[in-house]
This record gives sequence, C-alpha cells and structure tokens, in this order.
Amino acid sequence: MLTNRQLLILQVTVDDFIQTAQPVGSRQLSKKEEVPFSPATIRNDMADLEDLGYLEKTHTSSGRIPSEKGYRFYVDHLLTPQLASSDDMQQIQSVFHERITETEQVIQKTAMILSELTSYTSILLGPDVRKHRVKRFSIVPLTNDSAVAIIITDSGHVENRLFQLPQGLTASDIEKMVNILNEQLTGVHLHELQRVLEKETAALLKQHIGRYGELMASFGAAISSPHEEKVFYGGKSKLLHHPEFSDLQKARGLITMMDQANQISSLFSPNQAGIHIRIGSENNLMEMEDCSVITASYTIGEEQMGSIAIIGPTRMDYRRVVTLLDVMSGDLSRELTRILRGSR
Amino acid sequence: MLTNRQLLILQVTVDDFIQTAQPVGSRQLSKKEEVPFSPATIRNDMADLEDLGYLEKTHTSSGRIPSEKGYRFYVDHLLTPQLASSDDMQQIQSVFHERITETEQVIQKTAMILSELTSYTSILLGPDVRKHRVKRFSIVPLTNDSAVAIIITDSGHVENRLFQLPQGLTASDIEKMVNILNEQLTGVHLHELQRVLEKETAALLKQHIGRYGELMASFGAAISSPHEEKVFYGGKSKLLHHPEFSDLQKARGLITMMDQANQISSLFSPNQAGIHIRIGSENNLMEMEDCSVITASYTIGEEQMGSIAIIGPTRMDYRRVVTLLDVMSGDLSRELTRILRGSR
DNA sequence: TGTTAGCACTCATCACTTGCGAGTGCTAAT
DNA sequence: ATTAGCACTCGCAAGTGATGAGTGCTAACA
Repeated sequence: MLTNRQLLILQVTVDDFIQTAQPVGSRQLSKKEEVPFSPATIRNDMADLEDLGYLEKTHTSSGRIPSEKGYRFYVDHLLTPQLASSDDMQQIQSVFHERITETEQVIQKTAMILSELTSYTSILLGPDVRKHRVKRFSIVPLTNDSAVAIIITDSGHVENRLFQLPQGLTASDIEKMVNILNEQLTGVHLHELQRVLEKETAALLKQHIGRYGELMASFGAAISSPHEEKVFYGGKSKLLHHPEFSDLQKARGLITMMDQANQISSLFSPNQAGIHIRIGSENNLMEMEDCSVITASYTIGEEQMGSIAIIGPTRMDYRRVVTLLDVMSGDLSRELTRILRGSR
Repeated sequence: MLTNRQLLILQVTVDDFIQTAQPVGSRQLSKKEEVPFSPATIRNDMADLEDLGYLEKTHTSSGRIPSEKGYRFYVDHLLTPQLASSDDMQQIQSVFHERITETEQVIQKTAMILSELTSYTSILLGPDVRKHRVKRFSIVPLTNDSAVAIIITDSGHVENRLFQLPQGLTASDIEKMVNILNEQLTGVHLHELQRVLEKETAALLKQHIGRYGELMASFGAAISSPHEEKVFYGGKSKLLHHPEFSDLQKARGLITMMDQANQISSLFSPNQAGIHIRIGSENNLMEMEDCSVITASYTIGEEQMGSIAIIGPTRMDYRRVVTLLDVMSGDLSRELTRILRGSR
C-alpha cells in the first residue's frame, strides 16, 4: 500500500511530466510548494515507486517518467474531476449554433472543435447505420438500364446505391416494387435488410414483378452491400506537434494507421456507455504504443449511436480530455436527439 | 540554345536525381553508358547549365541537383512518352471489376490504387455536384417537426438535408410541395437551384401551401446550403516515406495542409482538359515548395466532372505518373460514362 | 578548337573525445 | 523518519580530425 506521501509524489510527477515532457528530478519536485520535502526524501520514495513499477528511468541517472502502470494508477485513483472552463463550454456550444442541415456536418464539426480544444487528434465514429430502421424506400431510374435505390432511415440518414435495371422493365413494375418494398421493409433494421428481403419480401416481389431474377441479382447486391460506419477525423496533424512523435518512424506509423479505417475500429471498446481510457499497449496496436485513447459515446434518444475518441500521447492531459469528452458527448447526444426525436 | 550534349547531360542528371535523391556528380555520370564523355567535359557543361539556371549545387563542392527551372525544362522538352506496363494496366482495371454500387466508392478506390502504384499521394476531386441537374425531389418527414429533403441528380448522385417543419403542416401539403418542386425544378443545375427556387418556384408554392413563410425559411436554407465537391485521398502517408520529407517541419506542414480541404482546391487548375504539371513554387503554396502536382480530369459523357491529382516531391517520377494518370483518367471517364449514360 | 588529365581546394559526414550539468544512490548526521 | 553531503553516472553538445566525393582551373592533347 502506498503512503500518502508516495501518492502525492506520484501524482505530482505525472502532472509535471504531462506538462513538460521532461523526466522529473527530485530536486525539481522539491521546489514545488505542494511538495514540502527535501530532494533526498523524494528520491527515496521515487525509488520505491520505481520498484513497484509506477515510475521508470530513461537511463541510470535521469529523472523519472511514469510507466504505463503509473499512468493507469494515476487515471484510476489520482484523477480529480474538473469542471469545463466557460471558455471551453462556449466553444463546444458553437457547434450547435448554426442551423443543422446534415448530421454528418455536425459530427465533422464536433471532431474539429474537439481536436482544436485538446490539441490532440479526434476520431468520431458516425452513427452505426445498421441499427437504424428503414423509414422509406425509393427508386429513381437514371437511364434505360440503371437506377438508384434510396433508403431513408428513421434517423434521417440516407443511403443510396446504383444498380442495373433488366431490359424491358416497365415504370409500373418499378412503382409496384417500391410499394412492396415500403410495405414490407419499413421498420426493419438495416443489418436485417438482406435477410428479410431474401426470406420474406422476395416471394412477394416474384409474384408481381417481371424479370424478377435479373432484377433481384443486381438490386439485392446493391442493397445489401455493406452499410458502413463512417469515420470522421479532426486534426490528424495535431498529434505530430507533440514531442513524442518527433521520431519520423513513429509519426509515419501513426499517419499510416489513420489512413486504414479498418484498424481504427479496434480502438473503440464495443459500445459501452461512459468514458473509457486505454493507455499505450492496452490498445493492442504496435503503432499506438505511445498513445492513449479516451473514448465516449453519444446516443440518440436511448439508443447508443456512435463513439467519440481522442488520441493523444500517453503523456496526455487526461483530466482535461475526460472533462471535454464528457461535456461534448452529452451535448452532441442532446442535440441529435432534439432534432431527430423532437416530437413524433 | 543548348547543345545536344548539354541536353543529354541535363536529362541524365534529372533522371539520376529522380532515382537516387542524391546530388549527381560528374564522375558518376561519366560512368553511365549513355554518357560517353569524361568527367571534366561533363563538369564544363554542368557549369554552363548551372549558369543558365537549370542546375543547382547544395554547397560549393557537391554534385548538382535540378532547379525548378531545370525540372520545368525537363518536363516540357525531355520527357519522352511511355506506355503503361501491362502490370500497371491490370491493377488499374481491377478498380472496375467489382459491381459498382456507388460512384464515391469507385473514386475512393481509384485514389487508393493510384497512390499504391505511384507511391505518392493522390487526390481526387469528386464530381462537381453543382453542374449536375435535378432528376427528382423527395421529402420524407421524420417527426412532427422535422423532415429530410432529398435531391437525386441525373448523375445518380443523392444529396440530402434536414430541415424543420412548421407546426400544422399536413401530409397533403407536403405532397403538393413535392409535386410542385418536381415539376418546376427537374433539369435545373444544382448551382442554379437557389435562384430558380426563389424567383420562379416560390410564387407557385405560396399559392398552394399553408405556412409558406416558415416552411421556406428552413427548407430554402437547407436546400441551398452549399453542395460541395468531395475530396478523396489515397495514401496520405505515402509522401512521408520520401526522403525530402524526413524534415519534421515539412512533413507536418504537408499533413496539416491536407487536412484543410479549402487549400486543396487551389492546387487544381480550373478545369482544363489534359494533363497539367505544377512544379514546386508554381503551386503558390508555402507547404508545397518541395512538391509537384500533376493533374488530369475525368468526364461523364462530354462533361468535365472532376479532377485527379498526384502530389509527389519535385523529384518525382514525372514520366511514370503522367502515363498512369493518363490511363486512369481515361478509364475512369469511360466507366462512369458507361454506367450513368449507358442508354437513355 | 573541343576534349581530357591532373591537381589543389572545398565541404559534408562520421567517429571520437571532452566537459558540463542534471540527477542518482548511499551513508552518516540530525 | 528525514535530510545533507558526496561520489558517481550518463546524456548531450561542442570541438577535432580524417575521409571522400566533388569542384574549378590549367595545361596538354587530338
């Protein structure tokens, strides 16, 4: 069990390192008002903390830096909550001042502001489309042999797909088809779409539509091609301004990773409410060794919709980021809910 | 006027520098088969080329590197055309093998392949939506007081906007409105939409729809909020692998620039057909001092739709990139045209 | 007259040394 | 239990010298 003094020293050490990015020495610490002990005393405690695995040295005679375990302890036990400054609050509110005409636009802007406020990189996972329900189907023929299928969801999201029309399909065929689709598929989850279409709706279509086989081949494929979560970034370059990435190797690795959307999703805990912190190797990604990820999620109504994350160096300002994320995810949820569930 | 030997030496120097990224010395050049002259002769010619501004030295006793003027001359006069390798052709074709269900998807994939083939960064400007014409309007109410407006263009592109519904608007009001919009606005260019809506359609709507004022305030704003060209990147991180950007400053500058979409458009010549090359400072952008941009454009039918660009170091493999861009832009145009204009 | 060999000179780069300073661990005194 | 003192460690920056690739110039050569 750690003594009070050890707790204090650990906290101050982490705080100091987060601010300066320099190894923290005992002399330096003892100068601070909060630490009324001599360098020697501090050294002893630091040595203990090192033995316990909370601190590390970069070389035999350097100051200490927090280990991953140190950060973990700091985050779990030493992080005192904090109110967002009114300045920050104002910035956050500004996202919602303009008239909202597109959900994506709001999310993109949220990403930007977050990265601006934190000086780290933000990632927003767009609404998980597969959870949305079909509100309306529509098919618009473009040429003799191609058309675009449009799905509007109850969340106001619009998906569209090109598909080929078989020769000789009439306008009334299409009208019939749209009617059937709307009757049968309204209210179905997008991820259920393919299943329901094949098992239930197919038979009905077959009865009423000419050239059923060809039509379903291209339409079915178009409709069920994956509905993906979009990924929005804010301030990709922000990370590069922190000293831990002045190593070109690491910088490259990070940028490359961010370009590969598939890796990104592994950074998000699968949809738990609340704020989660993953430190360094806890991300299970080589490129993220020196990074921490803090995630939150936003909701529409009661339903979990998407996630917000901030990526920063392990030496990031956890306290500030946690508060900002907390406020931001709350406001975003409230605003989206207001618009899309206002009154039914 | 340059002698034949000087032309040769300039060409070989640029070629060599493009390959090695190292200043080219006279001894080194004289070893090549294509250059049957002694180092001393080469030195004399190089000195002349330097006086003329085509070559530069990094320091008093280093080899020569091409100046911007040197690259410009090389690109304008010494670049012999080249056929794409069948390997490259195959890769390019692969973009179109899958069934195409979304234009954006094809463009995104094009961006990826291009950057993969060149090892530079590619930028594709999506279709310039403002040039498209309205094919169909649709409005889907979400809740009592919000709805989503959908515009389908003749190119199969779908735009959607959220807007507020005034209290007490009936379903039949909306139906009427959609009918009027479709009658009046079909065939109108998207960039003309706001004008036509205000000048011509507004009067008609006013006659038939209750709560006209409130409705038009939110609907009009939603519809006319900018229809932007989307920007697609391929291989943002690719640039960082070239030695000219091992300087963190420059790398940061580039990545930051790429995050600011508004700067990007300035890299594209305003919609000229054919292939254009801008070298270093010709881009009028500080961050791009050490970069060249090669642009081409793609069309749907006869109409200029969007642009393709490759960003590489000034020391980029111009010949290869030009051929690849040429082939790719042609294929992309052909494929998009086939799908969207197949038969009317 | 155009080309080439020879030579003195320049400059970046790398390995090596050295001094400095911040920091440590240990021991003995308080 | 805490602190002062001291010898020791190590990273870092500045300085040194050797190396080699490259140059400009001049004189010889075909």
